[in-house]
Amino acid sequence: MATSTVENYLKAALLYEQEKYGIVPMGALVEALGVVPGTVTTMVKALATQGLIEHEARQGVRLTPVGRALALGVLRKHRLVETFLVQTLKMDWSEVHDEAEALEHAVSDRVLERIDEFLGRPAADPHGDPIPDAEGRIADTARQVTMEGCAVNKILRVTRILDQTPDFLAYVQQSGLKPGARIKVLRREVASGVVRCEIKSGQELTLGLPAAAKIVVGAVV
Amino acid sequence: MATSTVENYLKAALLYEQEKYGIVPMGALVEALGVVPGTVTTMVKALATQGLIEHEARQGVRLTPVGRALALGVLRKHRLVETFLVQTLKMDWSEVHDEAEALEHAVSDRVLERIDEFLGRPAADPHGDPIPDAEGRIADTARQVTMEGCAVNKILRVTRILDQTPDFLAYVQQSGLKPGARIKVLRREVASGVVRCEIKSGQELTLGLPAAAKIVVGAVV
DNA sequence: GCTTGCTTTTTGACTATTCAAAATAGAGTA
DNA sequence: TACTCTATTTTGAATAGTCAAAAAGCAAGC
Repeated sequence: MATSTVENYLKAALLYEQEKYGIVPMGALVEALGVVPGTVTTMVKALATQGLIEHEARQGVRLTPVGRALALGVLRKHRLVETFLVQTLKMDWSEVHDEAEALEHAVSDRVLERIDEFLGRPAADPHGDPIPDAEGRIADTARQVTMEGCAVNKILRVTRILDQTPDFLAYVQQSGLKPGARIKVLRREVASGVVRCEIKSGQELTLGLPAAAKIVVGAVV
Repeated sequence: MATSTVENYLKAALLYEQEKYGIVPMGALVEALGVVPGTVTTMVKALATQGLIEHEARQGVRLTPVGRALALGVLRKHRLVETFLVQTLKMDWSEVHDEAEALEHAVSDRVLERIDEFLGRPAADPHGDPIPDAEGRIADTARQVTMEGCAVNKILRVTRILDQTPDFLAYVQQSGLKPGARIKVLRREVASGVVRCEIKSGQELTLGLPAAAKIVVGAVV
């Protein structure tokens, strides 16, 4: 049975792989796990001998199929727990991340199955992040479009928030850009670096390009 | 922040104190925690220097007020989580103990408060064990009466099951003696060591004295 | 080709928790 | 009083995960 430390290393590697591609540099794990570099080297070696990752000296790591399956299981727990905390226990979506971080290592598969059923087998968590199914399959998010690059003058739906720091989530909430919201990008001003858009309610909103790049949109259902 | 090992030692001491009285012998902790005696001695010393327990050499331990408060918090988490798993997630009451054992160390006070509210601030868990309130107050169960010693020919209500091994719980469930059930003790045969009783449904049931001693009964509300 | 600077690795040490096995203290008994 | 039995403690060692700080590797620029 993997310890929660092991689970955290694998999850961090998976999230990095999903965002960038290819090998995960040691520094990425240092950052994600908040430990010193030497600790990551030590831990990575242990994980490699357990067959959970492959370690390319001085390069970084890659998940093995076994490691990836484990990481996907942890990610599934994390996202289902988050959904549960928001939907059922009515917690604020900006505070559930840390709670889920602790609970993901304590929830058994049996309890998880109950939660999944209770929630009606949701496909995404409150931030719009896709939830892997029980077999570890996860919706492909490789070419999702954000407000930074989407079509202009077309009504679209917010489907996902890529930055989950409490500050950004608070901004998203307060400006009405939560997943599900309908928006229309009016124009993009590259020179000044802003995106102008209209919210369903008719209000207009201006946001910077980096912020716009964190808001994924899709066709209205 | 107490580790989950620390929490387990404190909880074990508290449960022993509640059932017996006075000092908790080292052997009780050895048994409850499933470790070798030397481990308990080592750990107990560490706990004592942290001010969580007092250690009387070659005698055993006693919780300090700080240690007891911590233990009550863990017990509260355990019992609320159990209640939640049974009532909300519809899990079987015989399987929730181990799940709660893991979750009690991962649930934050914030999440616990939500669960408590969601459940309507229950006073007892599915086995009838009293749930400490947020300040650590717990219903006094010192002179609860069991089917082994209760009045005869009087309709009473099962309020608590003291033995929570899966086997016993399965028996209780199948014979209709779950908390809430109405029963009447018809007679006690000390010589043969059995208790004869009647279940609400009219059926009669015979059980041995040790089993009867594990079923707490009280006045019908 | 050599220096700079960043990333990664090594080394040595520390904490928390555990076990195995030997030593010891006390309580009760002969 | 001496003896025995059991509970507890001591000792030495192991594992998982961590840090600090020094060493090493490597890419980029001069």
